[in-house]
Amino acid sequence: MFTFDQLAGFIAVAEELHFGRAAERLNMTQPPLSRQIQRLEKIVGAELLERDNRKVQLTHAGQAFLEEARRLMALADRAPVTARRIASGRSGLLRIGFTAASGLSILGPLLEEISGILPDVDIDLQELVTGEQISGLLTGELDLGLARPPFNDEVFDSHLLYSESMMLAVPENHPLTELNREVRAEDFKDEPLIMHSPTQARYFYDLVVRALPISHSNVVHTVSQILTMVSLVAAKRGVAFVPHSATFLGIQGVRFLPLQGGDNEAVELHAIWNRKVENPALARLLRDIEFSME
Amino acid sequence: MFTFDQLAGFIAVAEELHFGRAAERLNMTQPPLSRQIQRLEKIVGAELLERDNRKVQLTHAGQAFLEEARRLMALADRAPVTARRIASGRSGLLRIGFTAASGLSILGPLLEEISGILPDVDIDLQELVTGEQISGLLTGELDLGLARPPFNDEVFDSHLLYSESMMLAVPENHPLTELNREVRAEDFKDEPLIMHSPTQARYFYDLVVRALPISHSNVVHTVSQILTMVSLVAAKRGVAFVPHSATFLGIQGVRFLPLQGGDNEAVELHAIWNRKVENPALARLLRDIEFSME
DNA sequence: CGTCATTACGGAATGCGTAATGATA
DNA sequence: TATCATTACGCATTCCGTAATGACG
Repeated sequence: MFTFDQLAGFIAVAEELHFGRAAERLNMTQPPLSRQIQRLEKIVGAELLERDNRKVQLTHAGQAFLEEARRLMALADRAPVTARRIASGRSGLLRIGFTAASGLSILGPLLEEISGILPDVDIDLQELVTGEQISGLLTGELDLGLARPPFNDEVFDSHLLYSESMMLAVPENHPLTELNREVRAEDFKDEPLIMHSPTQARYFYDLVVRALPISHSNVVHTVSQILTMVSLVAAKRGVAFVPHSATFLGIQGVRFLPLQGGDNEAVELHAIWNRKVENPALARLLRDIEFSME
Repeated sequence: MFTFDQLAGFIAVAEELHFGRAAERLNMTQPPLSRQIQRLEKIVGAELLERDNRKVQLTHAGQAFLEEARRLMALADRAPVTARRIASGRSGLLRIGFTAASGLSILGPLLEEISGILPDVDIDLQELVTGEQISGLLTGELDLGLARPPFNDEVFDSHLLYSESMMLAVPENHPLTELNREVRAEDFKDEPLIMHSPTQARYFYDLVVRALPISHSNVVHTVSQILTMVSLVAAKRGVAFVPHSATFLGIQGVRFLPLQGGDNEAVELHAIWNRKVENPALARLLRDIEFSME
């Protein structure tokens, strides 16, 4: 295989069409340059330069090889730069998981802040429930998650992004909308309930069950996505407990009522990541970001 | 700058994720491979492999650099092949000039034969009068011409492609079309004549003047292109002497009549090229072609 | 103590620069 | 004879392989 020095030598001679000047440009003497070209031609297996003792000229093969040589040199020059950019986290790919609800509120401002810090980093977004994010972070398929507790603090580092209160979602024109005060447990004891899945949306399920006296006989649906919940409420299938950010969904026919004791901002959203940070882009992000979105 | 050996070493290690096996694959021992990678990393300016004494793993920068390294190796492998193909004339570019009349007859079959011999050669076609072809061949802007004599035999080599007879082009319904015999000089002594330019189409001009008694007072137009001539005949501006292949033009309103003594096939078309053949594709063509198109 | 990457060291090969040669106008 | 590419030769550097070292399970 030829060497980059040989390529550089050939390019210089091809451009100068003069061994002496080319050698000068390369800060060397003619003889080694002459030998470089000879070796290169032998390796390539074709005459690249036609040299009459008076003038130097590119052959057709030499013209074609010159293009390839320039491409090679350009690629070789750029490759380390790319690698260093990625190593420093200024380039690369950041894969972020987020829950449907966080997509409505925090995701936009967060992405804006990230792209300010890492302008050349490609960002891969996936809507995933917390459990899927956790396993993605463990296998390395994900770099950062926007998810809800609980998660293993030994494996994951995290930052609380915000807390919000739970609301009661009811159909428009439902009697409870006339209440004009916080909804109490006895107010919905006879209402059909749309509940969270205790497995798929364990966080919400536990939160609701812990905070409110739920009659399980009233549960008419068990779902895992907040969007599904609100849609079912709009279809008048029952009432549901949702985080405040569900109000951003903008679904028609649903009203959101405050819950008594619901203003304790119990619903948390965290940015979480594997403590063993492997992606330099994530390392740089964590170094520079202020988790200060309102 | 790094070397191709370093790149090959890095690719092998990145694929095997094991210095020992990679070294084996490269027919060398581990220590120099280890040093190659170290040097490469130093040159690149980023850690490419994370090596724990138990396992080897690519860093993100390493993954990106691996792609670049593969591209470089592939390009470097292909470049000499391309150069050799062009040197042997199996690839490259062949620039051919042709006269308008030859475009109607010989050009098609000739191109078919050429592309059979040089399937990977790009062919550049330009319609040019003989004089333009000659200068193109001299400056190297053209590799091969399809042109008419005379040309300098010391500079150009040539091959007679075919001879054809001259015809008299007359407008439809012209009295001469009733003749039903070869046209003689006295038949057109009073006809308006469309003649060739003595400078731009010297070959035809000389040929006609030498063979036929022309009354220059009858000349109403002097043009250089056969297509122009035939168009003027169709417009009933006069009669003209054209080579037989002009019948292929398919212009409406023109009849072609045989000339007395015109069947001596005096109009020649030659393939001509500079004796100093520089284009390998032309060299290969001349080696393999049978100039045997009917 | 076995595995596997890295450092230590001696020898061969590569490749530079200086000097000589050759070829051409 | 001047110019310019090429060959000749001596020396420094590079880079391999073998051997020794070091770290980790």
